[in-house]
Amino acid sequence: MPKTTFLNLPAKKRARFLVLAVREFADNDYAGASISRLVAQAGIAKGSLYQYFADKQDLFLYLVEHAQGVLLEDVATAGTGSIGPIGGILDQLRLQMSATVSAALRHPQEARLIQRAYQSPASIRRKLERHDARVRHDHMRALVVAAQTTGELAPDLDPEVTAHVLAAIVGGLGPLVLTRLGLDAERDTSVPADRLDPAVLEPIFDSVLRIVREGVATFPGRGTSRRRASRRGTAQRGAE
Amino acid sequence: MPKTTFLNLPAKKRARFLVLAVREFADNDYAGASISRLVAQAGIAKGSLYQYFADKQDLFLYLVEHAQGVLLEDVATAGTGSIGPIGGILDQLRLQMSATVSAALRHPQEARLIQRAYQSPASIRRKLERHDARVRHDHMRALVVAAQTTGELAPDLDPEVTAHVLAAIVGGLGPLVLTRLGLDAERDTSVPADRLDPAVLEPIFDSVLRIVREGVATFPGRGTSRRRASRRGTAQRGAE
Amino acid sequence: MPKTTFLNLPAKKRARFLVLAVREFADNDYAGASISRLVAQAGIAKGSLYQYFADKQDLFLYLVEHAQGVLLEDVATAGTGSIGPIGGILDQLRLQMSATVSAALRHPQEARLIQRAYQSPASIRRKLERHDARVRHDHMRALVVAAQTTGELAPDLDPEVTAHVLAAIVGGLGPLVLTRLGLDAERDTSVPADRLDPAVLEPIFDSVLRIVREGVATFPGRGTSRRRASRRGTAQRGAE
Amino acid sequence: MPKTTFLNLPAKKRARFLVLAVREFADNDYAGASISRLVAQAGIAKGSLYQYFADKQDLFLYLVEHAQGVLLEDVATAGTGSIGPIGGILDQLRLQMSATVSAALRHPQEARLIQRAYQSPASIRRKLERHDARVRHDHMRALVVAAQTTGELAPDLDPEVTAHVLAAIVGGLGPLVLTRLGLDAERDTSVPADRLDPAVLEPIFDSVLRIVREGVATFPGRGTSRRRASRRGTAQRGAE
DNA sequence: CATGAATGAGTTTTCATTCAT
DNA sequence: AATGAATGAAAACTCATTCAT
Repeated sequence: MPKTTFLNLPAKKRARFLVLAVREFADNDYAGASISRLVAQAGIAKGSLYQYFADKQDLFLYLVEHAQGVLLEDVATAGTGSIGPIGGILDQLRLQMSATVSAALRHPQEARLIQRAYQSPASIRRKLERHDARVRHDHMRALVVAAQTTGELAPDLDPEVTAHVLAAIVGGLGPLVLTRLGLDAERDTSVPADRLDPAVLEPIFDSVLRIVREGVATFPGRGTSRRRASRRGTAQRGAE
Repeated sequence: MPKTTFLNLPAKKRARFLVLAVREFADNDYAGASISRLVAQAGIAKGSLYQYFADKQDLFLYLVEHAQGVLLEDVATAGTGSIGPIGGILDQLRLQMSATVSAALRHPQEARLIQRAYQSPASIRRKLERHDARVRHDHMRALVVAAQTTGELAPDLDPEVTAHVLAAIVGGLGPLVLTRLGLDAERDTSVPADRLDPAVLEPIFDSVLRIVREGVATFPGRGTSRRRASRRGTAQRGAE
Repeated sequence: MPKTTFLNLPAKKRARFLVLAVREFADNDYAGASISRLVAQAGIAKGSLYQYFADKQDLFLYLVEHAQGVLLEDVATAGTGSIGPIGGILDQLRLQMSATVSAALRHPQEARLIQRAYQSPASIRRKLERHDARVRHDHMRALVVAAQTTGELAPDLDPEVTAHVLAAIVGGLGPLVLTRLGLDAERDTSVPADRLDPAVLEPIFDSVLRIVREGVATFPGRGTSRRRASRRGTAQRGAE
Repeated sequence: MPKTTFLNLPAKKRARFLVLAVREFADNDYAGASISRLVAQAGIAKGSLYQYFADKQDLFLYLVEHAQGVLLEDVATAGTGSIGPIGGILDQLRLQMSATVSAALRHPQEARLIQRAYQSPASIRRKLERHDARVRHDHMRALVVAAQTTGELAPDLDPEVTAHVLAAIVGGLGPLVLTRLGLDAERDTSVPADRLDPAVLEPIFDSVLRIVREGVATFPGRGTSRRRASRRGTAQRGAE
């Protein structure tokens, strides 16, 4: 939705502006982000910004889309070559986890900006067509259903709930890894790709996938019969 | 952190103010929330507010604490009587899920306000002493470790990762249930306790717990040996 | 429509502000009048103005009403004592002329402000309830009808048209007198009452009234019969 | 005062621009009229406009002149053929009334634009060389004097005052007719020539001229002696 | 202790105008 | 001659906060 004026801008100038704009809107909530401050930092005239974008909201919506693009691109390159053909749902999950973490570490500003989008005023949120939590959930749900068809996933699982659980697990992974790496989520600086040490990340992904696959319960206690019996009993109103 | 002036206020007046203040800060982001609008709605003098609270930030921090209190109280009463003594970790999880959902449905404003707290400017977030995501995580971690000690949870699980996974699952439950109930997350109106139909909620909780306990993989495929073998193999660049 | 804040202002401050505000809106058209300039001149904070009035339009509408009040008051005092009881329509006209001229000379700013009101954006004009050209016209029409009833005015006159003619004559008198006095309509300074020299004004009024009463046609040519015959003939496409 | 660039424009383009420019400046006061809006609507480059005109003021002054030209042209054609050679002053008045009304109905935008010219900031008004109220007055005055010479008008009339009265009557005729026709002065659409129904207009003009000629006073009361005697008496402080 | 007017820096946005292409 | 991006001053208006009453 930016005007053509913006799109015709020299790539360098446009890129520079985008970095600063993303920062402004990642560091402040929507109302708190200041056009005045932004243009001052970017060294462009206030009037110019309004020749690039219709208004503050237009700018914000574009920045969100832009950030999504940046992250997606990162996912695309990150995924390339890592796994052979298509892989099952667990491979997909690992891929997503990897992408999520990569995004959180390498593009923290963009990631935070997108977070903001979810909390922005309802009037704005409504215009974010690709309400991407929803999209992500639906995608995950499709994966689950497919995996149930191939027999990879237990057929008795509620697809909706399962998709939710998996999405929640993957989605929250960024902060976890940051903590593990001893980093502050606030840091503006992108973690360079080579610091995304597989030796650190892979075990985390393994652990998560292990839980996803087999659950948390102690192994021997998982006899078929006991499992069935205990299903609701264990957790429900102490009835047992 | 409110001044004593506020605490000495007639309970009625104080309560009324809190409702409106929570609404203002739940409906708008921190910068967008307006003291002027709030006092106008609440019908109190602007000067009075500044005799109750030091400044906008002080008010906000207090509202967050207040909202947490409201939700906790709800959890307390919700938990009462449902489960006997303490219960295992799965019982605890069910309890937390129940509480989370209850909070999201019965106190949507407060829930949204707390969400905002996480997205507020860094300067403010730093002052939220009980950075409650952290708290929740630590609490969950303690639960996990304890459960491993009692043998309820598999001992080979990484407590940190497990705690994260569980916290993420529980935390994201609110929206899921809202969707299931066909409700809009924006709705101001608290869903009355009696609409929290157990017949709807319990199956959801069951589904989640089933996954948590046993994982998502199809049962027969879970032979011990295969599981071990496939652990990293399946999802990891096939290299091994 | 000003807020009570404005009405509670010390009379002195309020009066001073009104003078400057009237000037700003008399010297500039609505869009050109500047709130910033006004508050700077008046030495009040910009925020204060917005505690007096809701917005620019609110201020303007109030100023128009205020100006009308000033002029009306002037009319009231000007009329006092000049004519005995009520008088016929011609007395009324003389009174109105006197009032109009007095207003134009003694309160030029207010008069110009009101002129502006007629030319302001339609959205604003619609809110000027007492669209006073209309009011004046209706008043005049009533006068005419009454005078026809008493036999003072010729019964064959179209009241509508007559009212229009009389209103136009009276309304345009201000500039005429200004010119006669050798004054510039732009002058901000109010002409003091004692410069409204009756020796200058009365002959003008007399002349006008003479025309109103008897018309412009040369006397001897006004034989009853000729008059009737010539009525349309003279002025209409030479048909005769 | 437009630059030659403008005059060299293809007639079609120029005409189209003028229509839109007149509309912009007729619908908004001078300060409120927007060059940006105008060029956007007209589909010309902003830079181009500044190659046609020196600045906003230059454009405005030209538009006023242009509008006057349009109206005059209309008068010229309207007058054609209606009256034989020259006619007396009353014929002239009728002609002027007809022209005025025609202008108001057929070129409302241009008429409104000219109205604005009178209310524009002093700095601009000063540059409107043909301050046409003045012009009209002087023209009318010449007419009056001439008519007095030919004996058509009473010789004792003050030419200045008479000219004023006549100009005021003619000038205000537009709105009167609009009202009579049940039209809104705001309407952009020009009333087509054939809706200027003579059957409606002529009686109005007749009524006006009747007043102008013979005055408003009831006939029998107009004996020569009484008239002289009452001249000042009637209208002046009831002294008689 | 309550009040609410005063404040001026702050906001987003539009403006007329310039000038390099 | 035409273009339209760049400009920054200026616009109307809101803000959190203070303070005299």
